[in-house]
Amino acid sequence: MRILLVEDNSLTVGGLRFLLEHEGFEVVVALNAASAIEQFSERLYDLVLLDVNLPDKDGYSVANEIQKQTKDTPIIFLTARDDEESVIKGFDLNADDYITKPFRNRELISRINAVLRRRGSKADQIKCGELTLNEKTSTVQMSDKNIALSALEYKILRLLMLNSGNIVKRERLLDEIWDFAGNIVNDNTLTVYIKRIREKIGDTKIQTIKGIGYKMES
Amino acid sequence: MRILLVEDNSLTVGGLRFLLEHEGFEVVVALNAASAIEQFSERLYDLVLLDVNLPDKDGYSVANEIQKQTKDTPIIFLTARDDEESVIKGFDLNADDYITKPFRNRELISRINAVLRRRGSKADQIKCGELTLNEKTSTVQMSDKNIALSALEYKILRLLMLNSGNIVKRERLLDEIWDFAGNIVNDNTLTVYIKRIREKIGDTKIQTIKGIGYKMES
DNA sequence: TTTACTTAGTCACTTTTTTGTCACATTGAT
DNA sequence: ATCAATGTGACAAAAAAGTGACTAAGTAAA
Repeated sequence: MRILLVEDNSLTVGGLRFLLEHEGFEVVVALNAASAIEQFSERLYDLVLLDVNLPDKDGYSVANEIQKQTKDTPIIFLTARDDEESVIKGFDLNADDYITKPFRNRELISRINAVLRRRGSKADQIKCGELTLNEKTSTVQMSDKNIALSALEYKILRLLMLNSGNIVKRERLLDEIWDFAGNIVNDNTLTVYIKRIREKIGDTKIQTIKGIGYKMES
Repeated sequence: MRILLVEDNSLTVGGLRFLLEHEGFEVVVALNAASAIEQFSERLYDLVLLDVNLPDKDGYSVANEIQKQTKDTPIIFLTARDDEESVIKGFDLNADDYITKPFRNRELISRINAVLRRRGSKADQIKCGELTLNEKTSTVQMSDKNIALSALEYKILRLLMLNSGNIVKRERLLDEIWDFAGNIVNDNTLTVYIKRIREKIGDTKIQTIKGIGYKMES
């Protein structure tokens, strides 16, 4: 179980990391919002522990970015006690829970386990039919045979597979794959990439929803 | 939305009932464990607010009984502050959340809404008979089989389904689907689209009200 | 450094699907 | 029976997506 801990106070970080690792979680720390978003887009996490007060942006915008990428990862906010506004804002953002500091260790663990139990957590693999995407190694196999994909092709396929069964809008793909980094590309670029991916994994797997986007068979 | 409030302190009950009803919930109160279990088995609730300390049994056994009947109804525990043991026990029982007394009203409402949102994600589905429209994925299923609709066809069907049982005037459809974007189309265009939709979902579902508009069977 | 190879992005062109309109047929209220 | 409102099938224009080829930039090996 991998947890992304987003928190700038190094004292808190130390304590939490110890506690969580003691409970058997793998912990990755981000000390600010930018780093958090970067870490999150790089691998799959089972849960995000997110401090509301961060040096660069506030935790809510981080949650927003994260949820743009996937709504599958549960988020627990950490907030200072009595910051009622925070609480409400957090919940409106579809947080799974929040916990006020200072908190008791057992309570945190309890809440984490409760959230994980509710959500049913995810492994490092995403499967769609005969297709398997491996987060750890960033590889994709089709019926156990490795498929060679470029970095971008992988990102796109991952986003589609994360949302398999649902339509992913062209707009969203353009946003998350390219515009995310600030560069705007020709709309056709996406089309071309879809074609290239299809050439590698077979024509039938990615369905076109004209006027809207693409859908991966679940 | 109907809430079963299980709480023996009549002062708390009064306040909570007022607050919840003010938020638009229907509230049923049980003053003890026995009554709670009885109430619960008599009708369907959207959520149970369950005090841990009850005169006859403790809240956990009530939760147990309730979950024996169904696991579909979320439970939020109300507990006295600093009763850490309670917290842990509650979560181990698959509670959806717990809240320590005294709590702020807004926080309670927030938590309730969060739990309801988490559990009942059916909010973005519209059903009409065997027809299901899925807002999130912009898809429509007829008895679980996907129906391929163009973007415009989807928009029109959605508007009809949102108002199922009621007549939607031609004028309004023309307005909201086309004129909304500033382009005025031939009146017959709507007629043609209705025909196309009917071809896909079956003739009987959309009824014509001559001179006025169309109506979706509810 | 040069060379060979891969990747990213764009372009011009084709194919497919959607959209809107027309001419004509059918319907139903008065 | 009449006539306005709808229904229908066919058609053309427009939009969206697919395709193959090309350039530039990066990368790794020789």
